[in-house]
Amino acid sequence: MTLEIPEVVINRLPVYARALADLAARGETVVSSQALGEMLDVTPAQIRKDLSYFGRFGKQGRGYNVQGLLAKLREILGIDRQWRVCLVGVGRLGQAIAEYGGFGPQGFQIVAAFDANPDVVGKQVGGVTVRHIDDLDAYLRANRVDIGIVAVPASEAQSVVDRLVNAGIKAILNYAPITAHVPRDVTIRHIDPVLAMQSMTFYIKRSESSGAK
Amino acid sequence: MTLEIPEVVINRLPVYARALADLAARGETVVSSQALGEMLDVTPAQIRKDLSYFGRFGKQGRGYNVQGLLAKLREILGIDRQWRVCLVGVGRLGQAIAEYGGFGPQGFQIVAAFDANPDVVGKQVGGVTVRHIDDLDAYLRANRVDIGIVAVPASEAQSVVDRLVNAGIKAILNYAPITAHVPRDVTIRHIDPVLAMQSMTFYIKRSESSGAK
DNA sequence: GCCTGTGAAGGATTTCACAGCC
DNA sequence: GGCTGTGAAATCCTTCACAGGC
Repeated sequence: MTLEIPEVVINRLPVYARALADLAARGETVVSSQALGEMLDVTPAQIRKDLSYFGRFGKQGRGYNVQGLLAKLREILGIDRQWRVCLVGVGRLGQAIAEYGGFGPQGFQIVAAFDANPDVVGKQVGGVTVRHIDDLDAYLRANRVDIGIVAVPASEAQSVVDRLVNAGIKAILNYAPITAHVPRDVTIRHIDPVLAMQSMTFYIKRSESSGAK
Repeated sequence: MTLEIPEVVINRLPVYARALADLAARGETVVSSQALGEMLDVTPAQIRKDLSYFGRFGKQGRGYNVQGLLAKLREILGIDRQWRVCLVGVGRLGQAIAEYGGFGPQGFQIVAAFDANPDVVGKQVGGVTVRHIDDLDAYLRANRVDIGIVAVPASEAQSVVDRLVNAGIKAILNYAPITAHVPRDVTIRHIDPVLAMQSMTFYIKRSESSGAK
């Protein structure tokens, strides 16, 4: 029905949306694929092609209406609403996530947090009281949660992912350094700064050996 | 000379290396591309093809020697050595990064941290004393730093990136929610949980509208 | 018999290039 | 004249499939 939209395209849309929000904040009202492409190091053709999967949003000779396109993208992505997020793992990393102020303004509300450590359970982090991990399933049965954030040690991560999946959660943001398995109808994204650095070193090494300054 | 290796391939190698380290820790001595692929949700052919860019590491009929392949990958990626990292931005996020214990064991040593806020300058985080951002250039001139981590507010991020680039840094890990520009000989990776979530909502939305249970 | 390494085929994604519209 | 939307071409990446070695 919906002709299949490449995942790479979906992954770029939030980047476009962010740039458009920026332009809007700066008072810009129109932008061309050329100009947007320069902001984002993306070719204009790519932007136009990506958008063409969803409709025709531009005007020839003019470009795109910033507010209009932003609204469209927000709707397409579903970021025009509030999403309920739960956090599993409230160690150092989990606490930083809970207290990171960047999710709320984007519509991602952390509604619950869980941990196994009794020293942490009952504490207040980022506006919620930490519950015991044993209450996870009951909580998810009783409350709508759209996205799970996993911030537990690697050894626990797959089993936490499994519990989230079994409770019907369809989107998981995993900070644990493992490749977690999920069924095909569940979306998972991995945040792993170590992997990111480990791929960069390949290029540093190379630049040192060849054209070192 | 070195025939061009696709960046996607380079990005997968650290994942392979992590899985191999896992296998080694569990005492496994050999692994087939089949078995490794199952661990990582990757096709065996893809693993073999990826590795074939760098050499012939396996034995027909047997598979790969876990320790041997791991050592090779570590050498290829350059993660067999220590890398010197500096952190710019020691707000909440920056502090969490400085105190995150996951970098050191992987060979990424944070050797300096910088911030503009006088309340933070002089404080001790993650084993280093925070310096004033005005000392960044002098520090980079006097000390080898391989990788810069940017954890400043969006509004400051591009200018910090520029300063790192001008000081000759060839790899940047950017946590700020912007698309930063770098010259082609500089590698940059973006860590942005919000973008990750914003692409997942597209799929949640879809799964809700279609086969919702 | 099992599994690698790899050309060749297939598929996916990006870029080109231009008709059409403002 | 400037810029979108889009088929077609080009490029890039993945998968197939099998020869060859263990």
